[in-house]
Amino acid sequence: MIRRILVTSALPYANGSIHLGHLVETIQTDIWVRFHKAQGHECRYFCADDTHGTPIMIRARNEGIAPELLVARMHEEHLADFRDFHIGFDNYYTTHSAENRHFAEEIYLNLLQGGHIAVETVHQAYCDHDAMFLPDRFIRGTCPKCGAADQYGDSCEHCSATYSPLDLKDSYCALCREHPVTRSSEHFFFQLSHFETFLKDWTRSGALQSEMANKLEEWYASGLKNWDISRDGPYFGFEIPGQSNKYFYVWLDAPIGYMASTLHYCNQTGISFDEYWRPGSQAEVYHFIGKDILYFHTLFWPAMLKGGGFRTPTSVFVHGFLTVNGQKMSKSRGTFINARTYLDHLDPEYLRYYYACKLTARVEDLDLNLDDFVHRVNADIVGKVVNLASRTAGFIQKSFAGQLCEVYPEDGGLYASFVQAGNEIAQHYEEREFAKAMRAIMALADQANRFIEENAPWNLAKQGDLTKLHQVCSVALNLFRVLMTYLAPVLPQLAEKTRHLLNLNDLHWASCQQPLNGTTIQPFSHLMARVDAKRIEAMLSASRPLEENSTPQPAAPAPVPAPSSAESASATIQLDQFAQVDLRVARIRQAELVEGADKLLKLTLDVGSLGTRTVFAGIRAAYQPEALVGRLTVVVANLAARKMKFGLSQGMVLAASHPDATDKTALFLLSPDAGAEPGMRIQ
RNA sequence: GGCGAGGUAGCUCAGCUGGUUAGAGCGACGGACUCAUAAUCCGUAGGUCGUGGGUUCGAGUCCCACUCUCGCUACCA
Repeated sequence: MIRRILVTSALPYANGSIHLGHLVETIQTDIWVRFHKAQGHECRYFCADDTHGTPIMIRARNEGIAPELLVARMHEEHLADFRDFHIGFDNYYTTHSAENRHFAEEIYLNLLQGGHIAVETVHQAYCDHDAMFLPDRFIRGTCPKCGAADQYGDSCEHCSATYSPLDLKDSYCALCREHPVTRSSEHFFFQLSHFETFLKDWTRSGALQSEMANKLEEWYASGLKNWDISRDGPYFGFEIPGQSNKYFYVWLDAPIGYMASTLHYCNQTGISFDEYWRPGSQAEVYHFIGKDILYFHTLFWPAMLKGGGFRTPTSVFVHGFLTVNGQKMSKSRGTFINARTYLDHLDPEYLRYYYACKLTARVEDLDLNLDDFVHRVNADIVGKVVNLASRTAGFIQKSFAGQLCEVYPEDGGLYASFVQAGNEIAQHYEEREFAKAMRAIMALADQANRFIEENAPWNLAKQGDLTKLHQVCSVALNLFRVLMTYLAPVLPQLAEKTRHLLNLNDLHWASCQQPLNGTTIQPFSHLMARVDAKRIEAMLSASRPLEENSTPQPAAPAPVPAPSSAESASATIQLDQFAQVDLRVARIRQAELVEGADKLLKLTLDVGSLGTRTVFAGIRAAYQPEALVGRLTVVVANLAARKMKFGLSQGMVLAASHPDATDKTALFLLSPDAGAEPGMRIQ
């Protein structure tokens, strides 16, 4: 029976790049989807970017572009990253879409009509200067408990006290540094508690792993709280129908993106949306998520769907976090690795295989041990599996014009046992026990290699026993084909190369029930290169922040151009790329010589609303410190801070210089025309 | 502080409802082979299963205490 299956992985937030942590989930999901497709089921994989909310709005504002533009750019980036990891979405959409607005409104209006929306007055910090309510993260101030300065609005990193932003002492807006005022506003609350009975039933229906069901019991025990689903403008999101200047909170419309992505796909392909999402749907709906967003997907989301007039998910599959070399991903250790950085150095299938080797159905953290990674991938994929083809295809090519035996030879029941093992392996895939599936497949690969060893085709070739040689190599390649059929969900690229090598139409699961007889194969070419451990180090190095990468160089942040002999313009960039550079007018408050540095001056800059910055600039040869005090110049305000021997440099001032830099004193600091004020944006 | 997960060979992990000398893969070491991307095959070494108690004829496997690690959480979704 063909199953109709809809699968999602969590929507990545459009504020950041895809990293190896995201990929645990997308690779897990993708393997599961590819497996089901190979089984002949009607399985579709939908995802999207999560695009709304204050962080996106602020970032777009900082970059000086419309949020729509930012979101579109990130969409392209995310899509390219996933594509290059062979993530086979049927559709990758966006929550900033007409479809998503439609469903958000539909669900909201149904909830409203059902009496599940309450209005409450909320008191919140408001910034007059930025004309907006401030989320906790955008308020900073002094901790009311321990007095630590510069703490976030909700909790103190120093003494880990929690409090309301309104309790913060000397609070200020993280954007403009002005003191916020308290304002009240009406917010809309989703009455989650109305759905408690329904949710408890749903939890017990087998939709969740047992450990997650236990977690929910905790939440039920402490009582379900109503959920604030509205935000006051300005806010990047969808306006709430029938209200003015009120928007849906980003987490309201984020999971609805699963439906929007489905509809967008259905509209293009003529498939019925309702058969997936409306009540009475016979389809299976699965969400893969990380344990950090359990609450949204197992309480709010099913309740929203229920009250909004839709069906609820069949299951939510939760996975743990990624650690690298046993520790949390860390920027300074270079283990916070972006998808693109990985791709710049390594083959995505290495990671897909390694993750598959470590993934189980349980909610456990997955450790990417980089030494183990190298050994595992090289030993299993290259040494065992690919090697099967590599050591026998040559004989078939040389001695038999590339043709396999017309009649499948006697192999002692090996082929039959490989086909038989497929049932157990399929079971493991189905249950998301990928580690067990990989172990089972590699045990078969060991058997196949032993078969070759015992029959020593190289001896048969020497002895001129062509019949036996033909048989042994035909068996080996047939076994290889079965293994690659089983590995295809994990290694789609290698599977594709195998399909080409063996002249196959597909590598569907059932297609290897019968061995290949009389097939002509393509000349063998390398299927996969070994992992080069040096590339790992290069990747870690590229992931480390700049200041940890290089030895301290006094002139580092100074405007010294790279003296290239061939002077030519740099590569063309787009406006939005330029807009990423936050240039500001700054007034030099102090300028001092730096002890022990003969090229540097230490500048103290007033950057208006951005506060005071310390910048080390390599301009001592051209300027006396006292000549600089009081003058205006231009600073790159969002350049990553750089730790130097002499202190932290928090930006970079701009100056012109000759390309050949022969005359060290030929440095010319930029200045705005009269009338400019510190903090002004330059664009 | 609360909750959860976990501590099994150098590394990554299996060990179901307690039962023969505790397993696999990788790595190390020794050998074989040479078809193959220094791959493969055979063999060896190596663990008092975090610590201490207890239940039992018998515990890595159950109970208690302790300890270490990791994650989540602390009125927040």
